[in-house]
Amino acid sequence: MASASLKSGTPQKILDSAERLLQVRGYNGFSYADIATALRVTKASLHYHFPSKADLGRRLMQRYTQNFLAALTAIDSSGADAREKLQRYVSIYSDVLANNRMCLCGMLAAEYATLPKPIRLEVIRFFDANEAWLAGVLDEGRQSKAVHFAGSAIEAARVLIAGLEGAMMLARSYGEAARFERTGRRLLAELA
Amino acid sequence: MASASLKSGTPQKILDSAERLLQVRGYNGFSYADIATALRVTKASLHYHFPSKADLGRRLMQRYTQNFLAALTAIDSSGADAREKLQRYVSIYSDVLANNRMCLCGMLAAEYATLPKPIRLEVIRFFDANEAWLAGVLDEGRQSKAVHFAGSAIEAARVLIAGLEGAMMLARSYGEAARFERTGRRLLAELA
DNA sequence: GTCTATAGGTGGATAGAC
DNA sequence: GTCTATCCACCTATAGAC
Repeated sequence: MASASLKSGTPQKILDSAERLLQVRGYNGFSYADIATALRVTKASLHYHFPSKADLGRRLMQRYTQNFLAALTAIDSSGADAREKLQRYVSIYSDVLANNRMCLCGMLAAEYATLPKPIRLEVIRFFDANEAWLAGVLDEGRQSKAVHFAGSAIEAARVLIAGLEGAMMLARSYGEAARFERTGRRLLAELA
Repeated sequence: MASASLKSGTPQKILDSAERLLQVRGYNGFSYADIATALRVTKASLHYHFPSKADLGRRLMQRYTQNFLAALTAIDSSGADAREKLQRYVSIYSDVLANNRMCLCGMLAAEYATLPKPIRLEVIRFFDANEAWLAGVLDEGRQSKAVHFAGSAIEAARVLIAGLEGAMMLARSYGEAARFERTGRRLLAELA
């Protein structure tokens, strides 16, 4: 999944910079000044494109979810079987972590209590979409006997998402991406 | 596990208030002013007991880890078998979430990139201790055939911790503690 | 669309009276 | 040990020139 947009107008560059800062430092850990410094423009210029920080955050989330869902659609179109789809899903997380970033939504979930309501809604929308997509893949895999799990697919999907988000946070704190890889493999192995 | 201290001098009250704020809003989401308002004292008074925010955070983490390890020791002394110990371990997380709080260290892990180094070290110390304790219980359970898992105990412990931390973050965002309970049960079931 | 300048508020932190 | 008063840096955000 490419986080950065193909087009690279000023709003896109601002979103790219804000996205990186947010994934590394969190919503309450970066400021317009940080973006301004990175892009060598003034804060006032940023406010022209994104009037408020809440607006910036909301549009950031919208783009992130859009890109994420596009990556999931690409997996669907690949003709991979259910197990391969799950592996590619985990790889999306790996790629984010490889850039020393947290999942944008995992970060925002931690800071949830301090977020403006529009951003909160986008975070929930992201996780709902992830659960639904994963549940579909899991059901498909169960039917083809490629995947095995007890109970409902949506519950199994939630365990996987929770495990991946948690493993990402921990691996990043330890500075050991390999921790995430090992946990990701185990989570997939439990579905074999 | 009781987060609040039995003694309740001023430093303890400050730590109690800061702990709650940090678990709900994160390290970058609360200020000395928030604590001062809650305790109806001035900010200057807080600085007398905890000169800097970094110092406050570090001592908060030290107390949290101490209380957490005491809770683990209590489980060890209870004569419970390995499976019961694991269930009680999950219950510690449930109790924290029941107060609408995140695990203090899960929160700090998300904000890791912005933390003063002394606090970072305490966060790692917490997770190391948790992994070690869990790995011990898992090995004990495997020997008594009460618990089953592939690979090393430390790896299985990491999957469990990641799953619990992630499930906590998500359940709190959705405002549905039941999400955590269901994921917790599934994570334990995978060790049956 | 980007700039300078600035408003109005809050952040962590300190000096010194009581 | 707690207070008043204050410092200075930084925050989000806006007005108005170019």
